[in-house]
Amino acid sequence: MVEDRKMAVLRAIVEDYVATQEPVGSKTLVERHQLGVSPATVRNDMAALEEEGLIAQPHTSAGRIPTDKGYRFFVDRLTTLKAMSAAERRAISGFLEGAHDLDDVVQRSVRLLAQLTQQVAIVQYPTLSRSTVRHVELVALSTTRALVVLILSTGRVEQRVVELPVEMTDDLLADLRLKINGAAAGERISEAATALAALPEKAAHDVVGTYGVIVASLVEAMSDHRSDERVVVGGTANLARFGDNFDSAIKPMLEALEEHVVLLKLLGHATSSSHVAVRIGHEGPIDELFSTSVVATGYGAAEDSLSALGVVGPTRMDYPGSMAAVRAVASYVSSILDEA
Amino acid sequence: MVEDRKMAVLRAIVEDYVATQEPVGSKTLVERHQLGVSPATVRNDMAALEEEGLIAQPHTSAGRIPTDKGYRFFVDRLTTLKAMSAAERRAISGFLEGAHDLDDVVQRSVRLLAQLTQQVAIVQYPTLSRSTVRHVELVALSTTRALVVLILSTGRVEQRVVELPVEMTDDLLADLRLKINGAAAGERISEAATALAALPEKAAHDVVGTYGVIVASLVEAMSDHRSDERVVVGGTANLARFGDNFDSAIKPMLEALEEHVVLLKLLGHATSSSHVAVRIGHEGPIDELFSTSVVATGYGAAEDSLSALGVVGPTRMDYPGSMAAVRAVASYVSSILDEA
DNA sequence: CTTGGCACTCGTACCGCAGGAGTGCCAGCC
DNA sequence: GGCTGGCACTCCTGCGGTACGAGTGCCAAG
Repeated sequence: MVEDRKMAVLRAIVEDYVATQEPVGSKTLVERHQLGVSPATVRNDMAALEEEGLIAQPHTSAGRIPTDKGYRFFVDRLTTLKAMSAAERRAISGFLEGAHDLDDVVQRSVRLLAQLTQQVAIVQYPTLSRSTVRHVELVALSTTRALVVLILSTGRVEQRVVELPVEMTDDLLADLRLKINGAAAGERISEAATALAALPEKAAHDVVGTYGVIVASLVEAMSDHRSDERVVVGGTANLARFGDNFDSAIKPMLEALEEHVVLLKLLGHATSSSHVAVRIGHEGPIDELFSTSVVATGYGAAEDSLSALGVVGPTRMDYPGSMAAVRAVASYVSSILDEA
Repeated sequence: MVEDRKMAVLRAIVEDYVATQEPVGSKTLVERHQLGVSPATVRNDMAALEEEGLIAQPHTSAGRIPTDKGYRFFVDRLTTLKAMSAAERRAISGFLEGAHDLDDVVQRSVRLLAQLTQQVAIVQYPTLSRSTVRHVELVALSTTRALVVLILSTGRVEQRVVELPVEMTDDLLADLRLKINGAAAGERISEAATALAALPEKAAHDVVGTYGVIVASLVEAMSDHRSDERVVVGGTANLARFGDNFDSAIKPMLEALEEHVVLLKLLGHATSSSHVAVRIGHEGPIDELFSTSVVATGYGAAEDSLSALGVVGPTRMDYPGSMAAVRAVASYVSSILDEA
């Protein structure tokens, strides 16, 4: 009973503070929410909440603001994921359907996420691990340079220019193309890499070097390293919502956005596509971003090919809305990748 | 004589203001620069410069700051392009040499430019116009969908997924691949497009539709539209240098950075690779960016395939340094594209 | 044409003060 | 035991007034 009201008070404080960005006092609280009790009672509850470390006051005679711990409690226990309205769902799927290649899907996702949440959105490129090799194309650029193009089932194309140790004939190239496609086409990436690695061993002495470098570049292209290290960011203009403290909030965020490695760290390891992870303030991996929260989730065609996407915003943000948007976008993107 | 000193004063004001970001007064001016005259004399010169609209004072009892017109004069008449030191040249070429594909070149260029100038860097993708078609690859994704891959001499790869109007056999695809490569391989883009456009006309009735959609997607991929509309931005963290007025300077810039179309407008039409264009404050195409300057230049393998790159910063910026860096990077990138 | 002197302007920092929001606590009431 | 009204207290915020100093413009002399 009493506990219930205390929770209602915490929820009200979080919601009001998120909306107004100002510390909220007992009087305004009872005015704006139907708590059915007097300000004095609310004050007692607030004192208890402060005792528990869920809220704090910036200075003695000010209202309360939620602490990181308070937001955590709010997210874990007081939030039910808002369902998206039918119109929103239609808008999302419509917007993403229009995409015609992988880059396009990723780019649209970021824009969409940024727009829906009015925050900075981050999308990691899908991992290649589950995708299969559609085709490998070799093109001679000169007698000692070749272009290796790897086409994957997801529609992703990786390319490498390879310097050859010895001169090469068109016949050899055609032969190699045949062998490589025979070994790799249709296979999952991991198996294709294994199959390819065996190729040079069977080759004639005079071409083993050529086989070697080309296969090596393919294997390298196949390794996830390139693709899922790539990250796309959108909605940077929403940094304006981070508040007025440029140095303490916006600047470190700008710096983080420059470094893709840092962004990947921020997104964290996606655990599953159904679970939306929330990292609040100091919980995150980067100390400078102590007033920044991350709402992220995994996405991908299958459980074993997860990438991550999410949004980044000030700790004072609309968690339920962001979580719903992140989850919705992730699920739509996943299903689109699944078709492809 | 007197004119010379006035110019020296203007130069000193610009340099000091850029360095300190504070209005500069007559006294500090004679202290920091060897002008050989008294503050009073400098004051007279300043009054004259203000009369001409080259400098202004933010309020009555403050030092002077350059106006846009003053910067313009400084750039046009008082600046000689700093040559880069040998070490800098080595660093630049070394950093860019390491790139192994077009995306990589572009990305390294932005980073480099941002680092050299400590500002926000923008690089437009090279136009395709001069490059030739290396190879076209068609891959069946299903009987009614095909992946069209266009490989250009620059190493750039464009891809499209095409929905086919009727089912297609592997034979037809092979035939089509042959015909297309016969018509387009080795040709410049513009000629390849023309040659390809003629193909469907010669096709048998039952496959004319298939020919049509595939050729259309190729022609579309060949048109510059896609590639040189792409823009890459780097060094966003340097927005911090824009000053403290978030709303009037940083926010509009963040918004501009979101929209690639706006960025292209900012870069402007590159005129030639040797000329570095400077747009100061209100001279630019976007009113909101009235306190922002752009230093840009064209680059590319040849005069007829120009794209643009440059940096964006507050009007109060180091023009000589930025201009030198922009020119140097442009020339190195051009030569690298030339080799490829 | 330059220079030193001088009066003047005006933005900034500092101070003190009143106002007000919000709290904590206590005594009374249901 | 929990809720409520009352009340004293704290302390942030805004405002006006003031002193200071940087910087200027002007003038008369060199």
